[in-house]
Amino acid sequence: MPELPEVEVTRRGIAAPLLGARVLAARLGKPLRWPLGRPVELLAGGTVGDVVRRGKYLWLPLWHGPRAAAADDGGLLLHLGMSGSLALLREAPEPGPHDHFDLVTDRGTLRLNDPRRFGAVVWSTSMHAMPASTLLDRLGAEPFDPALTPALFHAALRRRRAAVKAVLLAGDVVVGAGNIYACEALFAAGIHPATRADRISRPRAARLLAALRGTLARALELGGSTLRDFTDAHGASGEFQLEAAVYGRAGLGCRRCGGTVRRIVQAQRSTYVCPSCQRR
DNA sequence: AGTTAAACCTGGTTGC
DNA sequence: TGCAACCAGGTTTAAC
Repeated sequence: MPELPEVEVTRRGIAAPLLGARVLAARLGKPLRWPLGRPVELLAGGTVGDVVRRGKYLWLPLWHGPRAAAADDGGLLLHLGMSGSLALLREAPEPGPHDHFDLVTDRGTLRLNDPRRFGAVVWSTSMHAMPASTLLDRLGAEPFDPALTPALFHAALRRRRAAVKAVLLAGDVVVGAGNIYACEALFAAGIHPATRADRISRPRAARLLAALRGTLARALELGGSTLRDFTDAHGASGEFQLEAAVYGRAGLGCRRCGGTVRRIVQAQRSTYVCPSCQRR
């Protein structure tokens, strides 16, 4: 589920309330993608720092004891996988069958619900140390980073022969777009998803980057997309899916030209495309 | 080296 | 109604 907008919406819902919160206890449910990597009891006594996002990951710093000294300092790298969501609960009910991680603090319980369990909660001593760095180091640029210029974006695309949709999904050129926003950004840019990345001209690359930024920004305004599972930290659903131009609209009319939106499959994933609005 | 399948899970929807 | 097949927001890992 969660692509960059959903993860960022989640971050915005938990960062301020949890800043400086004291961890009272923590518990794990069923196994997630990877083991926590540290006895869960050792999280108690920690103080939560500023939650930051990198790609679709959240980094939740924890420090123990005096700020400068503690050898126990580190944090949690969180990922919501396909079906995860985080809730910050004032009073947490008994965990349900899909509640796989609780961080109980004096400001409420941060609870991860994830039916499919593709999500992750992993301890690391820092974002830049293993195991977090193993996951984060391979990520591409943040989409809103001004350092990601159209020229750099175009140069990166030129190094790739794969379909542009697959390159967006891979996240090693630019992070943040998953299946929904990759489809939507390509539609907004008028580029067919099957176009080889290295065949995209400089002006079209610039257009794609702008479209990606616009799409992600609009989704942020709408609280992300809720297809099934996603809710923000307060339990609210996103609304972007209601104004998606192509995603999930196979067989329906294109909102721009009235033609029929098609579903094709690329890299085992559904791609939605308007063949008349999107050209190779 | 770069691209593409397989794998990890659960549950909802579709079709026979 | 039952059951099999297919589909779903992701991404690491293994295999061409």
